[in-house]
Amino acid sequence: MVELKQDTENKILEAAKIVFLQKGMDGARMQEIADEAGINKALLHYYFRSKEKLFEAVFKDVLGDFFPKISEVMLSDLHLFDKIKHFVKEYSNLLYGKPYIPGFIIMEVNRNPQAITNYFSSYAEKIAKANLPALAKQILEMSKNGEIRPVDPRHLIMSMLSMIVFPIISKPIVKVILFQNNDEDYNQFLQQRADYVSDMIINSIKIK
Amino acid sequence: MVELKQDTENKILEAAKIVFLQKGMDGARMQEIADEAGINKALLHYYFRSKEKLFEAVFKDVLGDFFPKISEVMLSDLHLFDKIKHFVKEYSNLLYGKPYIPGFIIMEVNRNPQAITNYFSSYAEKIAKANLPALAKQILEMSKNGEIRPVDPRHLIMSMLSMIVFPIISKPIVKVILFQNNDEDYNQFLQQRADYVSDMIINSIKIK
DNA sequence: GTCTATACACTGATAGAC
DNA sequence: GTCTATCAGTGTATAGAC
Repeated sequence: MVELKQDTENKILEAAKIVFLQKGMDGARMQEIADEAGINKALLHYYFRSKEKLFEAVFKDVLGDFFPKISEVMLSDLHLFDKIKHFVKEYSNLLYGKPYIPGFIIMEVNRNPQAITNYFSSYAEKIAKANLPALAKQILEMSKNGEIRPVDPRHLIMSMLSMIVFPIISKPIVKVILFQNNDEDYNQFLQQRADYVSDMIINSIKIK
Repeated sequence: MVELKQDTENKILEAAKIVFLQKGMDGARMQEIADEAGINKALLHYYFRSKEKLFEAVFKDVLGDFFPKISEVMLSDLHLFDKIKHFVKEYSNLLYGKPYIPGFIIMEVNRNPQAITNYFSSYAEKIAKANLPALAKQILEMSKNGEIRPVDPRHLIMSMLSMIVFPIISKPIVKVILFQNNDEDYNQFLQQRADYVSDMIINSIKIK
């Protein structure tokens, strides 16, 4: 094989992502990652010293795809209702395309809660000092104008995240309980859900 | 040790529960379970033939604590709003006491989605034939009376579950992102949340 | 950079004494 | 029923040839 270093490294990372996302850190096997990448086990250690390091690289990569989006929309100068609609729509679509990722993150963070603190301390600071106050201000003004009932911005964000993410990570369970394990029905349900969630959240704060 | 068979078996189950809940099937070690139970590794295999069998026993046990509650409240003859309040309150309290369980279930179901189908096929049938129609009927009547806007009962259930469960399983992440990793703030937030969720869901369907 | 071969540690499981 | 000792298998990691 006449591969450039960069290419092999990426090939490994992609393979590792596939295996780690499905099996998790503990369940994944270096052999399986090597097979998936079409290379040898020893090469994994040549590029990433250990399984732990390889996992770390994958984890950071995965996280980077998802969390910045949370604050992105929140900082825009859209009308609050449009912010909500936009965020729900964007995030839903993002997740429907990569449904295995939220469960993976939750699983791994639960396994090692310490790690998350390190990865996100700077990011959390940004949200605390920019996003939350901006959102709080917007909410306060609207409630003064009698357009909405006042609401804690953290509850608002938590509600949106909950209603978007939970149906994805709980799919195998809820699909059985509420949809007799019918995959098509469940996917259709998910597709309706983005609009339903936007309406629900807006309705809950709107003064009619 | 002069222990009765029953006692040792329960001691093992409790120890296994502790370890499996924290580490998951793949991360758990038989040695650690034995230590936790204060007995020897060989005894684990004497009582439960294999790690897989032991895990299965723990998993079924854990599931049994949580899912029957979902349909219980739904079948009562309470007013819809009271049903919602009651369910949210009960389920929240249940989860706050055992916060590690939802994440565990989701992790393991993701690892082996096939298993869940077997465990819950009969239960899912019951919900499909009794709970959902009953709830749908109640919603239909109230919307005819002009009390609420019509809503798909599955969306309603999904919303409640999402808003209750997600803040628990995502705690390590959200606590860092929105609460600067302050545990006390987060717990306080969770305690307010049950009332917030009830109000929000009711407000979203109520016609004022 | 990439491979084969292998070292080394760990883990689930069993055998056998008490 | 409970223990100690041990086996067999598997997994991460390294050595060394090309």
